[in-house]
Amino acid sequence: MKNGPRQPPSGPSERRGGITLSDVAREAGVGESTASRVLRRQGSSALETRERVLGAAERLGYVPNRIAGTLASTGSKLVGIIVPSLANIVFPDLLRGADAVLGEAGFQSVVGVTDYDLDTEERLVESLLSWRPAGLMIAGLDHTGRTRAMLAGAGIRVVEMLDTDGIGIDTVVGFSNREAGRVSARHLLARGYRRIAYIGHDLARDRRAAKRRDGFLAALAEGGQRLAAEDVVMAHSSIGAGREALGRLLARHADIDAVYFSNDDMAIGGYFHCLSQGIAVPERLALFGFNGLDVALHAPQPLSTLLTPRVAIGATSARLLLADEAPGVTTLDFELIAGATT
Amino acid sequence: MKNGPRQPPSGPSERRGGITLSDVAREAGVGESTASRVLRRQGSSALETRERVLGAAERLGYVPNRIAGTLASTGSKLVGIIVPSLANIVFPDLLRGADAVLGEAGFQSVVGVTDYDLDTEERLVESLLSWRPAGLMIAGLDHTGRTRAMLAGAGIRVVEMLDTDGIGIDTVVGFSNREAGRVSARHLLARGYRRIAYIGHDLARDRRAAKRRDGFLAALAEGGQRLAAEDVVMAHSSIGAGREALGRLLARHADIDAVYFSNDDMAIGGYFHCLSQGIAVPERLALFGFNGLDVALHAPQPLSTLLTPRVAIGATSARLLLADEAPGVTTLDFELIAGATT
DNA sequence: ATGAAAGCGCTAACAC
DNA sequence: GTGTTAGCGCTTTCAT
Repeated sequence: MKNGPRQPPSGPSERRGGITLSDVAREAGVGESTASRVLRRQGSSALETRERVLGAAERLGYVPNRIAGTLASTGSKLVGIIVPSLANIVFPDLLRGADAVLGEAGFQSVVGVTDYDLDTEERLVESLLSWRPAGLMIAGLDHTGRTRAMLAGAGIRVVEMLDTDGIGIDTVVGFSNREAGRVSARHLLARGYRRIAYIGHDLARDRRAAKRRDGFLAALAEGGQRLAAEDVVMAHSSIGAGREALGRLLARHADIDAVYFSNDDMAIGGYFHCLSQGIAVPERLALFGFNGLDVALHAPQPLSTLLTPRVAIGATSARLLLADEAPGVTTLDFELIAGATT
Repeated sequence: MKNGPRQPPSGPSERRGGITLSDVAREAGVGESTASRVLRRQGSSALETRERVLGAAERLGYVPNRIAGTLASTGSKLVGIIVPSLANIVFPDLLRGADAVLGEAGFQSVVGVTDYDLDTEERLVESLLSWRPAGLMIAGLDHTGRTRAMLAGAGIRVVEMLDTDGIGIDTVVGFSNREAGRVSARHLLARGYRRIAYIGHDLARDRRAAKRRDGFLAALAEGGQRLAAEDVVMAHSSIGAGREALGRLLARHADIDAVYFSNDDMAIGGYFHCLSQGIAVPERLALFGFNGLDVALHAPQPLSTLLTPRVAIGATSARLLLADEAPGVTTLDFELIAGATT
């Protein structure tokens, strides 16, 4: 049996979109607006009317049409969420935090994935805006001019997440990636490491990773040091990429004593390389990551890293979006995890 | 500066929802329907008219209102996707595969997370259906009766993913979890393991994990064996849970020689336990997982596991949903990865 | 090739 | 407490 709206209209229950509010109203013997009020438990209604309407809706299998409801009323119960990727658990974490809060308030998340491309982001923003969402949540502060203009002119709340290094459009929730880089460098310097290398990924696209690297270099410089070596892969971050990169880097620079990775995926890859090559961590080589992923925190030697409050950032962003308060920056900071790899 | 729809209506560009199609039409000096056709590049229009309309839209910063468009036309460009969790990368992978295909076709994903709860799932289905999506993708075959009824009666395409052990509502894309369990058991038996244990998570909620366990037990029985020990945590799967569970299990059953885990998260946790306790893998203890996560494939000793085509399942599901073909089951099978832990 | 007009299903005044 | 009546912004016949 084939589903889909292909069969010709027949009974009142088999028309285009199924049962409508007026079907319910008729069945209950009341007016449309009364039925509407009852179904939305808004305003007052006689107990008996209420039961008649609810019964009719139940009997008919009525499913409200929010498209029509949204068009007729003011705001929709849709919130757009735009993330660069779903391949790194960091962003699902963000969604998870946001969706929990949104769902609680009866909102639905419409998700868009940019693949770290600002033009794709622009297209997505345009597309999401056309659904007239109640608000838009988006990762990062870096957008095209047109994206920024659309966001600013949409007349809805916009929350930019995960970054506070730059100026936001409306509401910003996150932390400073530059500062994250700085803190990481200071940690390494304080532990006495001096031959420090950086292993990263696709910095042109991942602007936040680039900002961390900037901060890291700046703090090294403040400490009178500079990078002893560097390997940046032109691909998304991944365990495999980190593992290979460290192998390459060590082959050329056997003398480094610590590596700062662009994130935990890369760092765990590096850690796996050390394990399989019998490289003593941290005695022979120290490793430092970013994000505080589960896999990093529970490794045989917990990775030294910065734990980012991703779920909380998603949840807080959603909360602020719904609260409709004045624009501003909310900082939810990372936490230094002094693991066993430094 | 505060955004949001709080300012009183002023000029035509500052009304409720911003610029409308009739604003564009007026600006271009054409009728609404003409403007509509041009903007949707549908039907024919004079080159000059076309340019006038496009120019006007551009100038006014027109963003179409898809809510209105959807209501007026037949089908929406929204597709609902329901997954049990976002904490396990498996489901973001599914979304990723689906969203890529959907986005390509101009559709948007509306995501719902059930947290492995069938009542939450029911509520989500109802809620998503109210947006009159073009179709619904949902993980698993196990739903409440009411969910099933709503799905069957919605008049839209429904794709159930990741499981083929049971009967579907419309279209099914996935593999047999029972068979996955079987294959895993046979692998372990073939390698000569005889004191085999199981470590799992929250089976009451994760029905697919339960099916794998069933299949595993069945194949053990076929081989004349049975479980030597078992530890099931009442929580979501995680690396930490797997690590602790193996510690506990080994404390009580020092003699087991292999462990089948409910998934790779749990298995990697077990592997980490072995690494930190100096337990020789696989000589002293063999480990077998499920999913073929990145972290498992790239571990110092690649985990023996079953690689599931999650992204492909998402993509194929989306494709079938849009193709609107006859209902049926599409099997995209797992692949046995004979890693270094067995 | 283009415009006028009738809805899509619902909500929101506004009367009763 | 309840019904009537306008729309919401767009697509879609149907004329022209």
